[in-house]
Amino acid sequence: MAGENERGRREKWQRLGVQWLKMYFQLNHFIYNVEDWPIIRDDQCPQQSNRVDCGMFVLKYGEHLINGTNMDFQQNDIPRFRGEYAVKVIRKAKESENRIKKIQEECETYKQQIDLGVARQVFDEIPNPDRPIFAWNVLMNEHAKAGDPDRCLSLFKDMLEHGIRGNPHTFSCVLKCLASSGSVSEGASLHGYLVKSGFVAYIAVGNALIAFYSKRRRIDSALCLFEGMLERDVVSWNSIMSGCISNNLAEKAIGLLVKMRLSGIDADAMTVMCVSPACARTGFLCFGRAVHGYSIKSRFVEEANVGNSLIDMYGKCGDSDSAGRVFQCMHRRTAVSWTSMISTYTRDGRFDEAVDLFKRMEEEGVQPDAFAVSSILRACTLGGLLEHGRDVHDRIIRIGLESDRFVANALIDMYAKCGSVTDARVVFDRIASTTNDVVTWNTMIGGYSKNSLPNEALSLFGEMMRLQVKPNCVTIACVLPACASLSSLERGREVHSHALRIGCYSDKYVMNALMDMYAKSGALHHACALFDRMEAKDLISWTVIIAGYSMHGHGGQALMTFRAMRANAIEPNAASFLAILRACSHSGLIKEGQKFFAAMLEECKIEPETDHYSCMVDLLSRAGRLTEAYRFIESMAVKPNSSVCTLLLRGCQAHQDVKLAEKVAERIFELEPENVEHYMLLANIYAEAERWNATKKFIERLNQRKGSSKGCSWIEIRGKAQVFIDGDDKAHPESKKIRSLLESLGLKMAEDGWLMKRRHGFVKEEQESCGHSERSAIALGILNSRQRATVRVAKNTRVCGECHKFAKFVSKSHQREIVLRDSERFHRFVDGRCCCRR
DNA sequence: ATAGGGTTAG
Repeated sequence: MAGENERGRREKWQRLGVQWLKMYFQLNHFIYNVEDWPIIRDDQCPQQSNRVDCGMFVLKYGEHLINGTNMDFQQNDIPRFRGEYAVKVIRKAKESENRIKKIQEECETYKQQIDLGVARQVFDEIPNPDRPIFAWNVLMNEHAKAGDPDRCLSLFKDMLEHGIRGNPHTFSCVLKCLASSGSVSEGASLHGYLVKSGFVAYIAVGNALIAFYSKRRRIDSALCLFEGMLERDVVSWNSIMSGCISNNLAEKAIGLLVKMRLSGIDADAMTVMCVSPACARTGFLCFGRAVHGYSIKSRFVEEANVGNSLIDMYGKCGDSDSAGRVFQCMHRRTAVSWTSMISTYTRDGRFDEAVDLFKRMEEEGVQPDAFAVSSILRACTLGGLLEHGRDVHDRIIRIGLESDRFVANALIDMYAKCGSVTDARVVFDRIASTTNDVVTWNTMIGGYSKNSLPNEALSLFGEMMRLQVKPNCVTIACVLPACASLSSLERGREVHSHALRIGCYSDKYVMNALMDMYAKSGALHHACALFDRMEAKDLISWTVIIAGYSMHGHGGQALMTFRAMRANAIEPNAASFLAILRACSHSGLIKEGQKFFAAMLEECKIEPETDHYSCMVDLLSRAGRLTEAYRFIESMAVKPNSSVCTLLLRGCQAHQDVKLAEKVAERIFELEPENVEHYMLLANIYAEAERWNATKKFIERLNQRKGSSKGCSWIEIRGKAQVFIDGDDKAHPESKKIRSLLESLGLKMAEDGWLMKRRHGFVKEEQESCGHSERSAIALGILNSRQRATVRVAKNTRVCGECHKFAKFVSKSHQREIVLRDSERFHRFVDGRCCCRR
């Protein structure tokens, strides 16, 4: 008697528990798929009974909401609710929008009330011995699907503690969770257990193990397991192929597909989805076409996901037209289809088409998700489409996606790269408090660096450290340019030490940025040391080091390095040619410069840009070959800008060719009427030729336009940058000491015969326009450092002739090495001489 | 009744 009672109770619990769980999940499914009602017609998926059940449940629930009918769930309802009737009720429900709204509102409340916790409660109410394994599995699976692998795993542990051993379903699910959380060794020990208990013989378990090892980057173990399988089905092949692809063995994946066909296993739609990324990765377009053809023949293309992966494949193989054709022919397009197509156009530089596509997507009623908006934002970023970007931002706010971290990062990046750092910062501030995503910080810091706001970049980096957000290699690569543009050796060293701590020495972006920073901070030898140690030097590494030599006036070294680069079979690009041409112009290597300039177009098929022309003009002008330089400008394929002409004008000044100077100046004034430097330059030229009337005229024009002079110099004293504004020698707290030092230096210069010849009473004007802030910086450096220590100063404009002479003098009189970085290059003063030959 | 494989982004 008691046994029967016991059995009855068990059955009741089992029924009840199962029913509850079922109801929970189906309701859940319903809530999240209200939009999908018509899809749940069972005549569309006759072989999938669970979807039918679900559809049935939805119907009952819909009826209950609309008509208040009884919600009782009876087994024999199932057949009656299939097919036509289902369609009818759905139509009825769709007829009245108000009612639908009501349903949706109710769903909202249910969404809050019913969650996995409730399911767990129901589950807990079932006494342990009565819990069917099925209930465990379902609950574990739901946790896994909800993206909570840890809960799933802890349930698994509970299960083991209760003495329940699990079945193949259990292990597939657990392995899936272990792939995303937990350690390799846990998975491996489970593997051991599965071998001992014989569960590995189940194909699904073997397949789950393959997926586990692949995701845990143990592709060798996965392959070994795969090879040893007694029985393989199409899922096994698909799993191992996608494992290979995600572990950079795309070629092997293609080989495996061939093997699979040879062993007589038919590909399914998933195979197409697995193997298309392999074609994309290898650029194996014709194989991709074959796969496409196969999927047309087997009608897999009709599945939206297959189409999506084909779009992606064509896009990544560089055939965006074919991608467009696949997109055009699709029966049903999901948000993924639109997103893939948008990214394809973006990759191809067809930004406007990407934007149109996004608009069409919305017109056709496809709600964009986080992926879709991220990819359209990327199109705006690369295309510099700030206004479209703002429109998208509005949409994002309305959809409620702004807090998604991927979306927010893309927004920050878009604003920063389109030149609106303030907008970027607004988005950053909105999310920075809720997330400590490194990418967010990196994007913002990089945005500041790219918009020439190095101080902001550095202070944000400091803030990040203070909040103990862990930086990664990208962070380092984003801050270093800020240090470089400030010539801030100390900050650069600090960041370098972070890089060492994190372990970025194999990251080539970081290495290149470090070398660049050291070169631009005047410590070329550090840059060279890193360069020599670097194993995989790429084009950027070589270019950085060539530019470094060039900046420091080591023309010969630059030439040697350029040759070494080509000997290492690395083809120069426009930037490396610019570096080598600058090296030639800084070191006065005319013949070499002309040779490189010619080689650029003839050998390497690179069209010279304005900067390349500038180097040539500079080279010729400095050498006094002024007519040649003028003819060169005339022959330029691109429109010469004012800075090209200014270089020639400087040449005219140095070689006292007033006539040509007038001709050139005419052109410059047209191009840049606001820049006072040009007027001053011409006035100086007249003064030197003793043409006083003309001089006066230009000084007047100069004074009329004199407005914002923005020159400044800075120096680092004990880790802090001290800034001196041109023409303002009173602002600094130590200005008194500085002035008296400068005065005594001035006297000594005069005594030693170093003072400049007063050039026809005109030097004063030049003094005013320069502002000489670099002198104050040098003086402060001398006052605040130990004897014979190098003084490193940076200036954001070109150093004037007087200050240059001043620095030469100080380097001799105080026996100090002075490194002065101006807007053009580095000047290294040692014992009264400078490396720039000026 | 429950499972194993895929696509879109920084």
